[in-house]
Amino acid sequence: MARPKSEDKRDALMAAATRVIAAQGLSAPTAVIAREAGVSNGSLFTYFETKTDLFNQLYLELKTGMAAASLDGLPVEAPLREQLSRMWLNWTRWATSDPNKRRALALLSVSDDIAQETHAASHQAMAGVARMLEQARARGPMRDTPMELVLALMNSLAETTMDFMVSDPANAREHCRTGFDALCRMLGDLFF
Amino acid sequence: MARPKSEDKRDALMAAATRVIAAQGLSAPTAVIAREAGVSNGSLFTYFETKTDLFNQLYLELKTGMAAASLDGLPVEAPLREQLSRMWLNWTRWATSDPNKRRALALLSVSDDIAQETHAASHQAMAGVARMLEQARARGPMRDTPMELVLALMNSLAETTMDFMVSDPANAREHCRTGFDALCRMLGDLFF
Amino acid sequence: MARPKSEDKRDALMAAATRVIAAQGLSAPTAVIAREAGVSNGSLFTYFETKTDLFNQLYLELKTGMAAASLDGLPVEAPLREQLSRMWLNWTRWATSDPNKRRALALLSVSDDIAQETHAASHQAMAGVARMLEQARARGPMRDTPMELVLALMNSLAETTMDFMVSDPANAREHCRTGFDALCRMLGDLFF
Amino acid sequence: MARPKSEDKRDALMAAATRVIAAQGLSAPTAVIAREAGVSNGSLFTYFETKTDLFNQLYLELKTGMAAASLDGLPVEAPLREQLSRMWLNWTRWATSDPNKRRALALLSVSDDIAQETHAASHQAMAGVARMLEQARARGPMRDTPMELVLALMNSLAETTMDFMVSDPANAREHCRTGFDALCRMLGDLFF
DNA sequence: CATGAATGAGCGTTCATTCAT
DNA sequence: GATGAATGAACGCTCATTCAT
Repeated sequence: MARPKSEDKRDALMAAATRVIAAQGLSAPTAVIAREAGVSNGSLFTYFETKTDLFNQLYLELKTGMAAASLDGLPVEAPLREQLSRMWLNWTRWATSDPNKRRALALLSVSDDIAQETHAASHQAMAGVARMLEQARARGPMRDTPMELVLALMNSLAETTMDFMVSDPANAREHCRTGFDALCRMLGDLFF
Repeated sequence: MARPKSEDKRDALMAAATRVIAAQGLSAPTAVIAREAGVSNGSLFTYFETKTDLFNQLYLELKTGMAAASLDGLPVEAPLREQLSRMWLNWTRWATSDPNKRRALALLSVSDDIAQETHAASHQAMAGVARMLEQARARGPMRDTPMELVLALMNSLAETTMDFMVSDPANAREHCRTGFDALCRMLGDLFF
Repeated sequence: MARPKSEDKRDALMAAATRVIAAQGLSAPTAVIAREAGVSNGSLFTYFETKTDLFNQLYLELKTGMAAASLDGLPVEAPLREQLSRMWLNWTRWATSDPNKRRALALLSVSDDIAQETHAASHQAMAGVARMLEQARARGPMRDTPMELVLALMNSLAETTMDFMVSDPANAREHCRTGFDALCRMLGDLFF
Repeated sequence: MARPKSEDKRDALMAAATRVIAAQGLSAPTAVIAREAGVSNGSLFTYFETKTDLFNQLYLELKTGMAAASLDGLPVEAPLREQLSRMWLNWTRWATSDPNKRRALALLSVSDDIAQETHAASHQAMAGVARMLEQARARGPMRDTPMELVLALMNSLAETTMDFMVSDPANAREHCRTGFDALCRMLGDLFF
């Protein structure tokens, strides 16, 4: 009960939900998600109490995955700017390498039924990213701005950048750079 | 013509939709919107062919209103930076003075059933804003970036700023300024 | 009130109803019938109290028209068989010359909302036809069968014949003759 | 497989549909049919994709049942006329023993939403009847008439006969005989 | 009387969730 | 635990009829 038998099925449901939500939006029937996962519609509810529960878990998992990917292989010894650049690259690569994940995440982000606690937990997941950002702005013009806001602003730049990368893949690399430079200027790039 | 279609009723429906969508999301029943507008559920469909049609018209109206508000009373003779500042102030004031409009607009923006043409028309509505932005980046570091992307990046900063202003009204003024400064730096504020 | 202003409009509504019912069936909206008649939807109800009322009046008018057409130009002095033949010709010609009328009549005939009295009145309208039939069977094998049944049997043969004439116009003439001969044999053609 | 789709429930729905359609016509709500079948309104749609689908299946089942009943216990060795007589008896008995079936079938027959393919399949179902009729007319006056037309004419006589039997049960037997004799004469009874 | 907007009951269908197997 | 049929509330939309203009 506490831990259902098959971790595989749970994962299959998560993956299916990602695909289906990306394709059909949040109003996609649970039955479709279950079918896509190769599981009966009833079984979905042994892994997730409600549709909302599924959404919350998925949101958190996607966000956590995104954060982890962003921090992957960071050159901890290198200068901050280089680390930041690598993070940005990781981040946008995560988005473009599986656009479904990104689209699902975007939809879930604005959904009413992501609980407050889930949002809070997702901030936790971004702690690593936040820490980097912290350093980058430390002596710059945003040094007195609440971290939350800085993070949100960066996030919004990243989102927009990724949107353009996904919808115009031919110039993805350029858009990526444009976004990063914009971020750096926003943070006052003379100072890090 | 007997009992002409009342502009009042249409407006009441639009206003009701704004309120109800802000409160309940896009899945709000048309019947609730109609009731909130003081109109029978059937009547909604004499003013809007379908729920989707209502959404599209509402989206456009909100966006147009937002754009118009942003440009209101712009000091055309003043230096560019001042104009930009005023625009930002207008914009964020629009959002905070009626948070329902902003929330409804945010939800509609990501909805699947806003037609391509509606999105196109909404870009038209933002033309005035775009023109200003055009000048601001003209000699700056984003001079070679596609205008669409610049606009989108600005937009995302604005959205995020407004989110914080709405959810933390005590510091709204400060958040507003923070966002504007971030925008200016992004555009390379040495150049305008 | 008793007699509405414009006989023209009433006729236009009847004609429109015939066309629309033929095309869309009895569930066709009254609004469509009104539009097709070039009349406002509200006006329909000044000419007919309810949709059912319209149906009843239309049914009667079509049936009456059909009966009248069947008897048109009958050679009263000629032998019975010739008269019968002419009637059959008239009848089927009526059906094929305006298939909408026939289809509408067919649909109305089986509709639940044709009142008993309307059916009774329609029998009245067929009195002329019935009289002819009366003579034709007088000395034949159906002489003891209730007239109602004989009439109904003839009617059913006519309906079927007309169906085939309408749907296979190339052989209409032949189908017409086939039907007539079948009728004559049924009545015992040796006897008239 | 958990709780397999129950044939019983499907049958109950069919039977309920027959009753309800006979009583209220084709516009009878699916919810009423479901309730009458002792099933939730949603369940109807696990057995039939749409109301139209239900109609098509019901039409076919009724028609098939009617055809089967008509051919039941035919004295294959007896003279043709006797076989025909038995068929007619079977047929009309089917109609009178369950008038709901007949009325539902009559309504469905003229409904727009019986698919072409369904009509085709129903002809298949009548193949046995058609074969008998084939022989009966083989050397008679209708020998050159398209079989389809002959079948339709016979059918129309049968329908009319059954109408009278149902609405005037006291004389049902006599009406039945009247109809049969009429059929025989139409086919040229001297020849079989 | 003509018009067409207003009304609201009603319908087919969907879908999250439950439960019998 | 897995399955998928069962449930029934809910929703978008239609349309006969009414009524303000």
